[in-house]
Amino acid sequence: MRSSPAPRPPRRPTAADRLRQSARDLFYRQGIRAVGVEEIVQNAGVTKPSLYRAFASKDGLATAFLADYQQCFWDRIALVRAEHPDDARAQLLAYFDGLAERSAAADYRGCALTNAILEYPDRAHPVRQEAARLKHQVRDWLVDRALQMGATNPEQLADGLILLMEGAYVVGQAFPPPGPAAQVGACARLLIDAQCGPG
Amino acid sequence: MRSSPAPRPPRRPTAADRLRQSARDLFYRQGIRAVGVEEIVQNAGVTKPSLYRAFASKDGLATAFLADYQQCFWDRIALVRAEHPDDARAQLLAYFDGLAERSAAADYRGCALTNAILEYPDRAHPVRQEAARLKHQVRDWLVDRALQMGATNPEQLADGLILLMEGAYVVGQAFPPPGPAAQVGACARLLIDAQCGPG
DNA sequence: TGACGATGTTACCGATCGGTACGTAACGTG
DNA sequence: CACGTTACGTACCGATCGGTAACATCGTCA
Repeated sequence: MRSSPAPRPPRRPTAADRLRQSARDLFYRQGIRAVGVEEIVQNAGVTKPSLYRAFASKDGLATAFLADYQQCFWDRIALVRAEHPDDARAQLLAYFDGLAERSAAADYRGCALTNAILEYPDRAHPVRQEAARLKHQVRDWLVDRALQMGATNPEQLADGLILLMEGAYVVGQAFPPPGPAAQVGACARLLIDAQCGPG
Repeated sequence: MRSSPAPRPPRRPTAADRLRQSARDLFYRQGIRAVGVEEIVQNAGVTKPSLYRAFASKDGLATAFLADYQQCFWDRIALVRAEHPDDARAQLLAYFDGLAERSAAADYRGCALTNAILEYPDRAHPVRQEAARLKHQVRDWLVDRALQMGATNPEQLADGLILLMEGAYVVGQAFPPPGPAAQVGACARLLIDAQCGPG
């Protein structure tokens, strides 16, 4: 007899999945350039050829890492959206307040996309292009939120919020907590209220 | 007869100076990790032993580069200070408006200090420590300007301005101009006026 | 002239980088 | 059992990394 009716017995995750998880840990904490493929495969418990069977190159793994990472951002957005349905202002402020809290963590490393863009100044680099692509999606979402709030100039408001977001990502790493990043929520309120009136 | 009364005929700059200039060019444009010492010495027209006679290591040259770079920031500050003596608000806004303009350059690479901090996540790294030290001096200056303007909460205003500055540094690289960085002046006005009243 | 400090030249070090050729164990299917 | 497929490991590649040893050359000043 079979101990479980499930057709899939608990199997070891595939080498590709283990590598993605390992890349998540190492790339985020130390940066992409700073981590060698040897360290990645050891941390994943696999070997180098397995990496190059699942991904075209280290850059390929890095772009996959960026996509995985950004999914966490959208998961966070889905959360604040569920907490404040039909209230764009509350959604935004919940995100910014949460960002202020997270940026106070001792090992905070900001946004992996932002970090990757600074690590790869060459605009033609595939890792950089993927990061820029994902960042533009964030701006589109912010413009949409600004529209929902009836902003005087939605794009201008979105741009201001982007400055605060990116500033918090960077400053959270540069200054010991509580640093300037703690003010990101208060500043966001100011920008929003200036264009939409207080909620 | 002598063609010039100057006691110093035009001499070739020292190897150290040429190396600092070469580091300025290459480190700023491509990042510190991305540039090898071989490229630096070739670009400087000197040889590797000359580098290691003038600097203890690549990290030593990198910290010298950060100090050189930051001097340009203070030169800029001296300029806006001379243009608007005894007017802290005008000084700040002149800097932020200039930042918005500079960040629109096609090859804009933001602030070398910020970039270095993201390149070296290890807080104990000497390059990172130097960058953080210089960044704190900027915050001290902003707090002083906020005090001059009679801000309700000078540290809070300084932190808000830092978020905008750092955001512009990063976003200027991430988005093609005119990107969100173009709004940094308008946002700074908003933050300042919220604490000090319109000028 | 002779000593000196700064620089250039050449050759080299060990370590690490990203990437690959090649062999093998486990598996399902005829 | 024989077979093809899939997944994986051992061992290695050439290139580049930051850094150094040993010696030659130059201009300057006493």
